[in-house]
Amino acid sequence: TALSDLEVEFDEQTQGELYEFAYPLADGSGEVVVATTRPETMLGDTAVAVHPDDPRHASKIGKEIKNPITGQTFKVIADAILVDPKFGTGAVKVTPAHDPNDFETGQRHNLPMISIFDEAGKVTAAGGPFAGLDRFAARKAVKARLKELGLERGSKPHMHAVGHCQRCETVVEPTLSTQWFVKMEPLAKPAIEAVEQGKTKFVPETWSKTFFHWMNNIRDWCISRQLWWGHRIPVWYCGNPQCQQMTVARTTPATCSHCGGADLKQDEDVLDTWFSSWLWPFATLGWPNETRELKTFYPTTMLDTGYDILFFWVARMMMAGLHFMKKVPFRTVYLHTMVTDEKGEKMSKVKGNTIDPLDVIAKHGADALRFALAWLTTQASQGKNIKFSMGNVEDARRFANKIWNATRFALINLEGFDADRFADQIADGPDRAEFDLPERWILSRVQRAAEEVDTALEEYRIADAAQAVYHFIWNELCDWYIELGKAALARGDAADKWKIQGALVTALETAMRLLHPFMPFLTEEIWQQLPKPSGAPQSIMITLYPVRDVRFHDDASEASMALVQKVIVALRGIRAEKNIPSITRIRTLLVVTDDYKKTILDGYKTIIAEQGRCSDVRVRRTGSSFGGDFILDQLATALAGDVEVMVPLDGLVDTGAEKAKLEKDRAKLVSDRDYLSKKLTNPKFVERAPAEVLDKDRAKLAELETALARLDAAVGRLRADGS
RNA sequence: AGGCACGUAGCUCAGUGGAAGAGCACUACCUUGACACGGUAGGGGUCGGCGGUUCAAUCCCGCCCGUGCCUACCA
Repeated sequence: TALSDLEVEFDEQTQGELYEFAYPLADGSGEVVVATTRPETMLGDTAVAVHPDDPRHASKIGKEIKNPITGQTFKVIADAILVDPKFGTGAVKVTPAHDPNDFETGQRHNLPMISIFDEAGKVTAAGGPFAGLDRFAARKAVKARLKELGLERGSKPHMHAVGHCQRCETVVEPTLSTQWFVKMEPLAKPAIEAVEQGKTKFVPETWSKTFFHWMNNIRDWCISRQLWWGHRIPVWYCGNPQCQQMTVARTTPATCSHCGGADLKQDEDVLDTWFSSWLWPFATLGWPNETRELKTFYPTTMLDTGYDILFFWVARMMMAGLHFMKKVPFRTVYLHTMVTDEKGEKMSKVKGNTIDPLDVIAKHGADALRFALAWLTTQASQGKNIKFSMGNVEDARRFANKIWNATRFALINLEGFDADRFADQIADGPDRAEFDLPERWILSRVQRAAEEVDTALEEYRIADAAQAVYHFIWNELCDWYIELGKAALARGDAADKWKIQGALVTALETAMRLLHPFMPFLTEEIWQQLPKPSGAPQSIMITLYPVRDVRFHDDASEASMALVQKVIVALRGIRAEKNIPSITRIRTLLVVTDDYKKTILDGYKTIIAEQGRCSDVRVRRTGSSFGGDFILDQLATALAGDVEVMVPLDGLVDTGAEKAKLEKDRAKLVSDRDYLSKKLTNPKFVERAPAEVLDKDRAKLAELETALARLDAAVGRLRADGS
């Protein structure tokens, strides 16, 4: 069958042979040596071309050659377009019937075109003694014959690209034939303009360059195929020898539209499969009828596809849409990356590196597979792809498992929870006076998560959206809120229980809706089990996707919580470093630089004690005396920002080691401080940097100075015993 | 040959003109009533190389090296 250019692949640089042989000049004045990768085509040669300015061949131009095998005669011609004098021997054999370049040369010089291959790839009668041979057998036979004739002049290895059929990988043979083509330039123009005018946008935008490049150099599209099935070409030929005209019609015509004769025969060929595909955006909606569907859904908002069919399908749909519907078929084309195997190689049955999604689903679940792919789906820059690895699916399955367990915690702690009552209570946002810090914090954070996911999806950053939900659920809801809630529930204040339950359910329910597009099955299952106010939809699928609700934003609570978290992390750091067993309760002293921080830390010392496993938490202002309570050189110290976190170790402190650790921390602070202060004393920086950058750096410097003073105090205490 | 991209932690990849982030992997400790498919705390990067612009460059510009993809009829 004939193919379109797009269906011919040249991807493999194949090792070939550049074979040289001599054509003796008919007048016996010498010979001209030509080089070729396809010696068999010499059976159809109708010229030898040389460059007009090449002194080596100047005398041969116009001389006659008799084909030593077929007896055909032809001439040496001069052609500056075809011939590169620097390549090979500087003389090119010209086979107009079997090479696109030679075809054009043939047209320029009015050369005869001799087809030497038939449709089956066998040599025709024009091939003289080799008629009937397969094209590759003919190659060997021709070479053997040339050798016998003493005309072989050598050969060298030659890397070149050989065109193969995209589907069956057969070597494509250029031949002369009559085919139907679509003239593309008039169709390409409106599509180019549509993209230039922003009527259709590519995401990521960089693909428009690739699009323009192809569209501006578009070639006519060969649409006829000699295949056994497909849409038949709607052309009928008149059998009347006086007419012989073509009739083109939508339905089978009874008579020739030119002579009225009834002897019609439809073209045997079928259309390229993409010739129906390019009608897809409107043909599927009832076109050419003006259906309601067509009016409603054309043009559509977004096309989401892999970049490998940008030309085959996307560009052609745009051209067809603009031609038949006078409107672009879609506003946005989102091109995602291609999934390859772990090594980045395209999956193919031949290579045996394909992965069957059903196998992955059977092993890890559909949600895990989907989430893993979403996690990896970044915007498609050229030549990049998703290296698919089972490890990612396993990670996603672990995430799913984590969600199940978090839900289980929630469900076993929801006794007595009244969803309707809670919905009423937060109808206008959380009551700051009534809710405790962890509740205000998580209700604020869940809004931030919704905001982040929503923005990411709006901008087609799929991986960022997936990662934002993941981060919220795992690192905020599970790592912090559930731990805080657990402790609060254990405190057992029955009057406060509903707040914790409500915040937990709200955070989890919102997270499920955020996650639903990425893990549809799990989220539906969990959502069904969560208590909801009466009148809630029947399925998570028909709930509204979360959008941020500013009434829940609580910057003060987020800041307070951040401080509390920092202190807890510092405490845990000390525990880990000093190998303090988790069952051991520790006493803790926090030294702060201002009353604001003192108020916060005093207010939430219960939380700090619970999460840091402390028997006692005391908060002091700098400068106040605390020596009475602690042995100064037996304190392990860590900094939480500029808050000194101290844990008395009652005789267990290795003063030397503690000092070394503090000195190390100090060195880092000093280097940071020096860098900043140097920067801030640079007049050019102060002069030219924007005010907010200056403010930020000055604040940072002040913070560093305070922290450094705190650390110096800690080092000083260790020296108290004179060590 | 022309075009488009990419080179950031051991691996896979985000990211921004104001002294770098995630997941996995790695190290230490921990079976605490959601979860060991787990928890806590860590280690790890002169952001490919060389220049330039800038108060300031991983980010902007130029060149070089390396890699990928697309287009193209190279005898």
